[in-house]
Amino acid sequence: MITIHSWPRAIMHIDADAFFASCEQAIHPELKGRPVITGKERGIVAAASYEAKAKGVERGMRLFEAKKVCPDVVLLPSDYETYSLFSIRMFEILRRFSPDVEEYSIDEAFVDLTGLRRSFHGPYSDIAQRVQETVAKELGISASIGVSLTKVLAKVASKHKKPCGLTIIPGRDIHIYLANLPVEKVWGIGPNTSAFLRKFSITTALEFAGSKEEFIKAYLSKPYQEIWHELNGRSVYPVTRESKSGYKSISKTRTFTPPSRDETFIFAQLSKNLENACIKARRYNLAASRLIIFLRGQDFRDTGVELKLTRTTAYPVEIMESLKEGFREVYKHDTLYRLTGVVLAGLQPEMDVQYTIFDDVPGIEKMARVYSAVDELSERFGKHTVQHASSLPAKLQAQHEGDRGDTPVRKEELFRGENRRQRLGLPVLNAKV
DNA sequence: TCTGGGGTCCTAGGACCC
DNA sequence: TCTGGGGTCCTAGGACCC
Repeated sequence: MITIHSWPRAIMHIDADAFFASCEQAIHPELKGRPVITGKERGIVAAASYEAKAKGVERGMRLFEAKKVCPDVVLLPSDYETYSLFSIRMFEILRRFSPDVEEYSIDEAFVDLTGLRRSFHGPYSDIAQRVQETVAKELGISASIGVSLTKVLAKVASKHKKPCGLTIIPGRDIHIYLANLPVEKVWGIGPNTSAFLRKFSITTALEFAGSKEEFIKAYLSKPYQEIWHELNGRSVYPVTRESKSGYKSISKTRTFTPPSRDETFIFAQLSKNLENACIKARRYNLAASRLIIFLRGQDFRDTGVELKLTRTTAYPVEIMESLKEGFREVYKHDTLYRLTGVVLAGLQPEMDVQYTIFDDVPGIEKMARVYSAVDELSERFGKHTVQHASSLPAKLQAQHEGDRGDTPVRKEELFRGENRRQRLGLPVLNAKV
């Protein structure tokens, strides 16, 4: 069932430019004008400043390649905690203009501006410009903004000109912006769907938007029908203020090179994934009722299993047996693997978890005390200060490779008044990497 | 895009229930 | 006992996003 808003809306999409790199430049003014990239901790470019992009650095590039095309690049580890604070500041600014702010990701938001022209004494473009100026002045970063009738069109608009773009797409001009836009660039249409559409000679966003409703309904599922409406200026996606509370799932994966078929090593990776996922779950006071385990072969194909946990929990010891069981099911001796992954799903607030008559309540409470001590030690002395013996082979391997150090502590004059605990307690949005 | 890591939502099909 | 129709819940897998 698709519901279309009955009256026209004005929706703004704001997208910070090269967000991580811009934050670094804002904090370290000496980096302004220089090519900066983040992602040092993972060996690939997570974000590149426009100076770096100008020299050919792209997102996802390996670091050695980035250095090759841009020898004077400044290479930094990603500091999510700090980027999160910039993000929160940006959302606060947006809320001064309208309460209808949807925090879409760490560096993007939608704002419903419908009806605000009067109170701002000017057209939507003026409002957008003021937002842009305020963000630049208070945060020292630039952002690109698009305004149009729907979220999908606002996305098209904000991407139209970057960096520091400001694009308004009124209803009568929609076709101009869609005519030369490849259909796979539309938000929500990926490689698979565009390949399918190509069979029907649909290659541009305009050709897709101009398709007959019967065609769309006959061949495509709900999300694409919605996108089709949105591209035609009929708003179906509301701007939702509710901040997504917590997570629906928490996953941890790790790629290792070279690939391995060593059973002990691979299980150790998985065990470490599980511990990391549980740490994050506990930090958000969540507990999982389902566990998904998957291994990725050299051919990039995943095999996995999903298991129901005997008790809803965020304590690795309680999950270890399931992990072993699942691993036995998935692991094949003759296969080379390049990645392991664990997903905690069926999450619910820890306080809602009910004990059953089979549970060893005193035992669980004891375990809770042990883990809260572990978590505290980890916070003070670093991750994996205390860990499962089964994860040890993974740790030894990491040390052997020359483990990546913790991110250095930064002075954060910008954020005086907030202590570490408060900051850690803040919601961290999905990071764009 | 020869490929890192962390998420969400939708759909089809089976199990199970009146 | 082979025989309707309808609802709900769950799971596997696909597709897409930042």
